[in-house]
Amino acid sequence: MTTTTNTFSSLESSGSDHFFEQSTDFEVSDFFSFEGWGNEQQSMDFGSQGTQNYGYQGTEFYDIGGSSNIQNEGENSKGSVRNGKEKKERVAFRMKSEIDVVDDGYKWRKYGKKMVKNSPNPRNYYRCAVDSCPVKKRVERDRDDMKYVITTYEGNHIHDAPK
DNA sequence: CGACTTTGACCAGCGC
DNA sequence: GCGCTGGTCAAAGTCG
Repeated sequence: MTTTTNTFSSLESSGSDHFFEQSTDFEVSDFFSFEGWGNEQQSMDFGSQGTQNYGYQGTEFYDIGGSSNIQNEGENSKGSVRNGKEKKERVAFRMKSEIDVVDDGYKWRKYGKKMVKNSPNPRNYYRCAVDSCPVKKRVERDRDDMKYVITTYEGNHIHDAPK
């Protein structure tokens, strides 16, 4: 990897602990570096070994743990904002990628796939393969631009990255 | 042979 | 109350 020991320290805008916290060696840093998170400018810079063929760039970041919502374009989806309910931590990434699942250093086990109304593309559901780790992950292609992949993480890892 | 993926069914929440 | 939608389960299939 090149330059990247990222600190995800600015991800905690939803108030609770963010699951990247103890992962200073988080392996996603093989692919990305993050700069200026939590400021108004949320920029990522991709590109090092392993993914150069996929051209990660122009990635956007959404914090949907709070009030914002990744799916504001399709407001008829009911699962969007649930007020009054306990909110889990959710962080979504939108990245330009030809592959659906970006190896972020954790091991994921797929447990479901679903066609969603707002998108012509299926949504895939993954769970952390580590026993009793509650983290889930949702992966779907951007409806407007199929070159982009939206990955939503939910929950906190109870362990370090296995790799 | 074990681990993981696939896929349809099932369930619960929400809007009408 | 009903129907729609998203999320999860679990059996069967596939791969290494």
